[in-house]
Amino acid sequence: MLDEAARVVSTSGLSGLTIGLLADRMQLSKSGLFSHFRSKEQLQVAVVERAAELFAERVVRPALQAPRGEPRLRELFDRKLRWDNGDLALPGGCFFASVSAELDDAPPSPVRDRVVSAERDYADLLANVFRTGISEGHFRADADPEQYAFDIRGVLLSYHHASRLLADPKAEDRARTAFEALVRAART
Amino acid sequence: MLDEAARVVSTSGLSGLTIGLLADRMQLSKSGLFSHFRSKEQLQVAVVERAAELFAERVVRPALQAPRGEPRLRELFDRKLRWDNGDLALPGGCFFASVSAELDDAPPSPVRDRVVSAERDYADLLANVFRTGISEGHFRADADPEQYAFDIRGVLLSYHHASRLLADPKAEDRARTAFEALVRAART
DNA sequence: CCGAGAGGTGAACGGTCGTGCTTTTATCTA
DNA sequence: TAGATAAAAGCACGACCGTTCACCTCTCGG
Repeated sequence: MLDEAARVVSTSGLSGLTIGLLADRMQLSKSGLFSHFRSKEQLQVAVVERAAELFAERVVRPALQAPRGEPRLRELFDRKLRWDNGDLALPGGCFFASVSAELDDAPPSPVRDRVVSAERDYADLLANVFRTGISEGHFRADADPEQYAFDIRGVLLSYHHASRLLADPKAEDRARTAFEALVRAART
Repeated sequence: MLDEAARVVSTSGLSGLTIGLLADRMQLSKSGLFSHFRSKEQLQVAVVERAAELFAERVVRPALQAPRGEPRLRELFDRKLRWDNGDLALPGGCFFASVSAELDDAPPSPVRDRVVSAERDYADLLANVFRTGISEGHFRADADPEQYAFDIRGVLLSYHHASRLLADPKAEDRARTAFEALVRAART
C-alpha cells in the first residue's frame, strides 16, 4: 500500500497523492484508507519513509557489497542511475528528485524534515565511500569528499533532468562520461 | 501581475498557483482575475512565458554583453547563480527548477511544452557559448559542447538543491569550485 | 456462545478548486 | 452629455479535498 503511494508520488508529486486516489487504487473506501493513517501528514511521512527503505534496499545495501573504494562508488553510481530511470525505478523516476523540488521552499514540517535527512544521509554516504577510496589509495589524498559528493549529485540531477524532462536519448551516456571524468580527476 | 504569479510558482510550484490565491494578492475578485485569462491553463502558459522573459532579461541578455568565449561563459554562470539564489532571484529560487521537476513525468501539454523548450534553449545557449570558446582558442578543440552543457547544468542543479533544500552554507563555494574544475579541464 | 476489538463502509461536513453567468462600475468617444 | 465598451464584482455550480462519525462485519479469546 505504501509502495503504491510511493509510485503515485514519484509521478505526480506529494500534492498528487490524494486520499481518494490512493483509496481507489487500493480498492478501499476513502474512510477505510484514512483510518490506517490518522491524517494526511502521517500518510506523507509514512510514504517518505517507505521510499527511503526502498532506496536502501535497491541501491545502498547492494552497493555496499562491492569492494571498498572505487568499485563501491561505481556500483553506487550505477545503481542510482537504474533507480532514476531503469529496472530499479519507480514509474516517475527518482522519488526524492520529485519531492525535493516540491519541498525546497516549504516551511519546516515533519515531511520536509524526513526528506532533508534522507538527502543528507545520501550525501554523507557518497562522501564516506569516496573517503574510503582515498584511504584505499584509489583517489588523491588531497581530494575533498564533500565536494565530490556535490559533484556527483550534480551529475545525477542533470541525468534525471535530461532523461525525464527533455527525453534526451544520450542522457545516460552523458552521465557516465561525466562520472568517468570525475573519477579520473580524483585519481592519484 | 504575471510577475506576482511567477513569484508564487517559484515557491509553491505550478500546482500552488491558484486563481483564488492570485486574485487575493492582486486585490481582485476571483472572477475578475479569471476573465484576463480564459482558463487556468492559459494562465500557466502565460506565467511560464513571463518567467522565460525574466530569465532572458536578467541573465541571458546581460551575459551576452561580455566578450565571447570564456568571459561570456563565466558571466552566464555567475548570473545564473544569482538567479537561483541571489539578487536576481524570485523568492523561491529558480522558477524552472521548481516547474521542471513538477512536470517531468506529466503527459505532454502546452505548459509542459513551453517549459521543455525553455530548458532546451538554455542548454543550447550554454553549448553555443562554449563552442565559441573553442573557436576563440579558450577551450580544447576536441571538447564536447553538449557534454559541457550537461555538466554545467548538473553543477547548477546541485547548487539549487544544496542551497535551497539542504540550506548548505557552502553551496555557493562548492558550485564555484565545480565550475572552475570544469573550465580548467576544458582549457587548451 | 458471547462479547470485544479491529478494520471496512457510506454518508455527511466545511472548504477550496476551476469555471460559468449576470450585474455593476469605470473609461472613453461621439 | 449620452452612450458604447471594457473591466471588475458577485454569486452559484459541480467536483474533489481532508476529516468525522455512526454503523456494519468479521475474527478470535474466554
